[in-house]
Order: sequence, then C-alpha cells, then structure tokens
Amino acid sequence: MENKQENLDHLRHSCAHLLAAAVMELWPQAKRTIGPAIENGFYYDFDNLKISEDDLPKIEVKMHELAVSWNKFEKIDVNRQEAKKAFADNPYKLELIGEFSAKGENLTLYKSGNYIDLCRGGHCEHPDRQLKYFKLLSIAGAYWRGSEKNAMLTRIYGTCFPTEKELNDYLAQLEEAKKHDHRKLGKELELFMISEEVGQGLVLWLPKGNIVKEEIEQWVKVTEKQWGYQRVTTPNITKSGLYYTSGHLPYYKNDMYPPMMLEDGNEYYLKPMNCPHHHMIYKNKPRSYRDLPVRLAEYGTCYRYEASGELFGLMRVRGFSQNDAHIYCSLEQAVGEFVQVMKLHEYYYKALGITKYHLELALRDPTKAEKYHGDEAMWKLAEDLMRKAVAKMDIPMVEEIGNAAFYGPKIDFIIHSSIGRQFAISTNQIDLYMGKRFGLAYVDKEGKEQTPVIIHRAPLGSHERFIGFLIEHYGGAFPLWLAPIQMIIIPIAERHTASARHLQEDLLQNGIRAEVDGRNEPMGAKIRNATLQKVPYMGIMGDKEIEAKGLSIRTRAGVDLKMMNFHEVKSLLRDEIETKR
RNA sequence: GCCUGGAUAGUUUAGUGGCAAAACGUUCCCUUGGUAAGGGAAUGAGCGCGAGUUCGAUUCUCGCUCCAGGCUCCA
Repeated sequence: MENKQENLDHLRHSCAHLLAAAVMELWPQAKRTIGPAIENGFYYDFDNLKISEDDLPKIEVKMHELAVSWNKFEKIDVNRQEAKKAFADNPYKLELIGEFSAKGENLTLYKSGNYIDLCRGGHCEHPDRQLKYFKLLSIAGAYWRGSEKNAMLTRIYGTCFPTEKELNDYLAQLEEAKKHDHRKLGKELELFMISEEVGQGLVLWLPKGNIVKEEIEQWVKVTEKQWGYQRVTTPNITKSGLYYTSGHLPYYKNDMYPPMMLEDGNEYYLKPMNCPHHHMIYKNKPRSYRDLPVRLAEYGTCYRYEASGELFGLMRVRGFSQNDAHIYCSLEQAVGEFVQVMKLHEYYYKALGITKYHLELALRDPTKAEKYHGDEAMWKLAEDLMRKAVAKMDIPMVEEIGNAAFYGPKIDFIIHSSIGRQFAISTNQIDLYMGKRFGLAYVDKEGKEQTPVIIHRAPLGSHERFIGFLIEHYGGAFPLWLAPIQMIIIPIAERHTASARHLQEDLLQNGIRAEVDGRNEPMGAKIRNATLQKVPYMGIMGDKEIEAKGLSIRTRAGVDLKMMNFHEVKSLLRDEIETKR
C-alpha cells in the first residue's frame, strides 16, 4: 500500500518534470522553481510566465511530444559550482542550491531527454512508457515558498495516473464533485443566498434552508439539555473593554469589523466570539465548587472581518451563528468534561452519518513566542490535559505546530466531505488562561477562591459552515427530518387537487412538511421536478387513491412503494422523522 | 490581501463595434394524464458599476465591485 503510494508519487513528480520541460520549450524566458507531487497530482511553479487556462492543452500536446524521448531519468552528481553554473540565470534554483549546500546535502541533477532539473530524485523507471495518462487541471497564483512577502508565481496543477481508466475515473469524480458543491445546490434547492447589496460573506437563509437550520438547532437544544447544558442568549455587540480584557484587542483588530463610536465615548464592537459574554454570565454570581461544572450554551452570532479572498460560500463567511458553549469546571473535572465533549461530537456525527473525521491538535510555534500569552507551565498543562482526554477516545489525531490560539492549544475536529474537501468544523480547548484574565472564580471545599478551567467547544461549528457541509454530505438529498419539503402530493388531474389539499392539511397538522403540486402539468413533469428538488416522498393522487382513501408513494430514489392508506402514510413518515436523527 | 480568469432575462448559457438570442422558469389558453419533461402563446435582460476611445460600446481600454480557481491567513 505504502509502496503503491510511493510509486504514484514518483510517477507524478516525474510528470512535473515533463510539465516543466514542456513549459520551458514553449516559454524559454520562464524561471522554474519547484514541482512536487501532491495528494491528487502534482504542480510546478514558474516565475515570469504569463499564461491562461487556454494554454493548458497546448502544453499537454508538447508534454506528449517530449515524453517519447524520455527513456529514463539519469542522475548526475554535481558540486556547488557546477550546480550554480547550470542555473546561473535562475535566482530560485540558486537560492535552493545555496541552502542545500549550506546544509551539507549532496546536489543532484536529473536528466531526461534533453531536459535537466535540480532534483533530489524519486522518479518512475520508464517515463516514455509511463507518462501517458496525465491532465493539466488549472493554473493559480502561489507565493514563492508560501510566504506572502515573496513573489507571486504561476502554478500549474495537474494529475497523472498509471492507467487511462484511473485518470478517467478521477476526472469523472471531479465532475461529480462539482454537482455536489454546496453553492450550486444552495441555489438550485433555494437554501440560501448571498446578496451583493447586503454584503460579502453575509448569508441570507431562504425559507427552505432555514428549515434545515432550525431543525438542527432544535435538535441541538434538546440534546444539549440532556447532556447538562444551560442555554443563554447574549447580544451581538459589546463595549471594547471586554476584548481588551480577553487580549483580542488590539492584536486582532484587523479581523474584527471596525467599532461604532457612541456619544458616551464608548466603542462598541460586533462580537467576533461569544466567550467573553459567557464569562460575564458565569461571573454574575458567586460560584461554589458544588455548582461546577457550569455549562453555558448558545447559538451565538458572531462577525469576523475575513479577508475578501478567504470567503467561500457558506464555508467561510463574515457573519455566522456558532453552536457554542463554555464549560466552567475544576482542574480535576477538566479531562472528564473534555471527554464528554468529544463524546457529544461522536453522538452528533454518528446521527448524521458522518464517519470520516479526525482530530487536529494545534500547538504553538515555539519559534514565535511573541504570538502567545501565558507561561510555559500553563501551555504544558493544557496540552497534557487534552492529550489525556484524547487518549480515552478512539479518534485519529494529527499535530499541527503553530495553529494554536494565542492563549492555548486547541483541538479541531476535521470532517471530510463526500467530495473530498476537508473542513475544520469544531474547535475545542481546555483554557487555563482566560479564567484569570476575566477574574472568574469559585470557592473550593476549603473555602478558598479558585480559578475555573474553561472548556470551549462547538461540535457543529457554525450553522453556516455545518449546513454547507451537510449539503455536500447529502448531495442535497437531506434525510427526512431535515428535508425542507418532506412529502409532495401530486394530483394527477385537476379534479384530484381538492383531495390533495385536504390530505396536505392533515399532514401539516401531524407535523409533516407537505406540499401539493397543483400546477397544470402532466404527472411525469411533476415527478421529475420533485425528484430534482430531492423531495424524499412523492404521493400520487388520482381516482384509484381517492376511491381507496390512499396515496401511491414514490421515493426520490425512484422506488415505488405502492398504495398506502392515509394512516399508513402518516406513520411511515412520523416513524422515519423520529428515528432517523 | 495577492495571482489568474470571469460577470449577458429569476436560472443555465449563446452572441455581436450598428434594433440583444435560446432553453428552463413564470403567467394565460388548449389538454385531464398513471410514475423523470403534452402542445401553443405571452412575459422577462439593454448585457456588474463608473469613466475613456468612437459617429456609435454589451463588445475595445482603464478603475472599481462581486464571483470562481489557487496562495497566504483563520482568535
């Protein structure tokens, strides 16, 4: 398995060489930089190259032409002088050569056909036979070495497979993924919109999308009550002082909407997070160790002024409502509470059929101490507590250096969408820092004042991101309990419409979201429309059905469930609505 | 924020330096049907916004806004 991946990487890296060779033939003035294999293909970055996607086919043709003469990759060992001479006109390669030789690494060139590149190796054996099934996918800008301080290069993405079938399957999968894009489905199914007049990154929930949102929210309220949370509501704006206390101001000012100045001289900010508000509620009265843990939950609306290029459908927005809560507990309770938080995640995800996810432990970057608050011992303890809790679970975890919050490490749940995108849905922390900043306290058994540990958690992230994820997860075909329209009744002819309306009333009374398609269209057209709208159940009503006081049921998957009487229809739907969550 | 590309009826798209096209949708008429599109008619954009070039700009140029693919960032 591992070997297979390695072979694939070698193939793709070889293909990157081929891409660079073709580009250099077509645009000799371009400066090559690097060209690695990546998860689903490869890329190569160039400076001084101005091309558009229309040029990609031309490059592909040239690649096929060149590949014929590439019977092998020949390794050439060189010393520093030789390497420098070979890339004298390429500052990027010179930079790399300088670094490699400073580290004492051997310098190697690889020659294939007439093309030579600086490379540490890792290629396929027979490029002329193996480099056949590739496709250039897109071009993009990318900073040299990933730093926005550096030059913006032109990146060409492509992919390559050992066989034509694998390539075609992958390309078909990309096409399929486009159909599941939540932005496309959001428009087609009328779930949400973003209006230029309202503002970038500000979501307007349409009636159908709002049903999904409210169903989720209702479910969360019931569930979290059972799990020992108390619900609160806090306002969307706050005086600036709270954010100086938290330490977010002035450092994160750029990520907040600018303040409103009031006549009394106070600045008010739209809240970028709910934490300080919940802290104020905790602080509202003296707390005893007997009260702990205190778990305060809210679908809190936050605003963050994300950079315009970051905005992405529902997944990255400027205004959103978080499935947020803060748990105030003693140090001894922290691990147990954190375990419970992770179990709540598992409960939610299992119910929704989300099976692919992992944890990401975000630690601070020790070389950038100035970015972080708090002392060494606090960071160590917070990390240890979270690791202890994770050890009790069976969820894969990766570690990321440098992604920590400024006041502590965090653990994100990353869930994988059906079309291969990954999203950080939920951020969780054991926070040993903010309690002190906000002067939070409880009285312990000995009558001494202690600072509570704060656990931040948001299993379902924000409504916006989470529903965006669910749209892609289900491909728009929501389970019955979430479906905006649960059943559509299709009268065959106009004389059946009154009975259809009558049944609709009955279903509505039974808490089932039913509609009637009363248009003057043939039944086939109505079925087609309901199927495209991914309505779970269609109920056909004609003479036979009225006669038998029944309904002929068809699912959106095209399965004919035959005629049922009204009572059976109702219990079929009610049972499914109640059990499928 | 940065790079590249885009913006034409409610939606999806075609197109042109000289009156702006189609399909779907919507409305009406005919049809009253048995499991993924029955027929006809009408309606609807002045081509993202602003400026420039031109006799004339939706089309060319510049700026801006928004969208897409990336990069960077993400309390």
